[in-house]
Amino acid sequence: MFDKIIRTKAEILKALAHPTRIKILESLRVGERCVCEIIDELNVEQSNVSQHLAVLKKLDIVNFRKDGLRVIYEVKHKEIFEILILLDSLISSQIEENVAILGGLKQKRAKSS
Amino acid sequence: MFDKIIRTKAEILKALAHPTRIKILESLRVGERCVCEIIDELNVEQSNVSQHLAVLKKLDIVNFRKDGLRVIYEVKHKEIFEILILLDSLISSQIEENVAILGGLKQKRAKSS
DNA sequence: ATAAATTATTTTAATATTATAATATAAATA
DNA sequence: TATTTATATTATAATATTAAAATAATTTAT
Repeated sequence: MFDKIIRTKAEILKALAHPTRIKILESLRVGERCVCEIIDELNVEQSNVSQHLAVLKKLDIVNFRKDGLRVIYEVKHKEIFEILILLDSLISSQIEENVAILGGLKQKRAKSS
Repeated sequence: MFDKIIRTKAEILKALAHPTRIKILESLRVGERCVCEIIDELNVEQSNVSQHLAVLKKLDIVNFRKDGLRVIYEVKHKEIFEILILLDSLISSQIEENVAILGGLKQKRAKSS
């Protein structure tokens, strides 16, 4: 039941799941950007940026419009940014946990010495 | 800068980006579950469920504890569920947009006939 | 029309992911 | 101890993703 939706979720997540594509999206957090700006900002090959933008386009994550030679992209839905923010929060929690575990270990060693 | 964090984000997203793993996580939304329950619920091969759980374990997305023969899993951080909810909301928006576009097309055809 | 600038597409080789099948491990029980 | 039950691991073949290179397409300017 709702298998189609689950598959779509997986596809969207897969589209997000690449360092370069995450960098592109974070670069679009402040608003529209042309491909040339993204290329400059990320220091990635033009054709590679284009390929990654194609992945984001295919999943309807970004919009684009042409302005002369330039092509200007933007993120279509705020949820994308919210997901990236949640990931920050998740990673912070994970790091905090590891710090706590490490603290516990140190205490144990101190006691048993 | 912060390249390590971006790569970690990508890895977590990749771990989420599979239909079976999404189903596992949604099955864990109500709380802990043993592997056997997950297998029953999802109708997926045991070894395959185990492999997918290993992916989630590796990225610190789930916790597990043993109880006799059973192994009981749970999702570690609420952010995971929040991400899945945001995906629902995103997909709803996408569908609504397509409906609107379709409506516009229909109106155009009606006028020009 | 030609050239230059910007972006997109295609091809390819390397690498990663996947499901399935077979095997292994570990705990409970007979 | 042998068997059964629940879960994990490993091997493998099929498929997908990736970056890089080459090429194409489109718009502007000369």
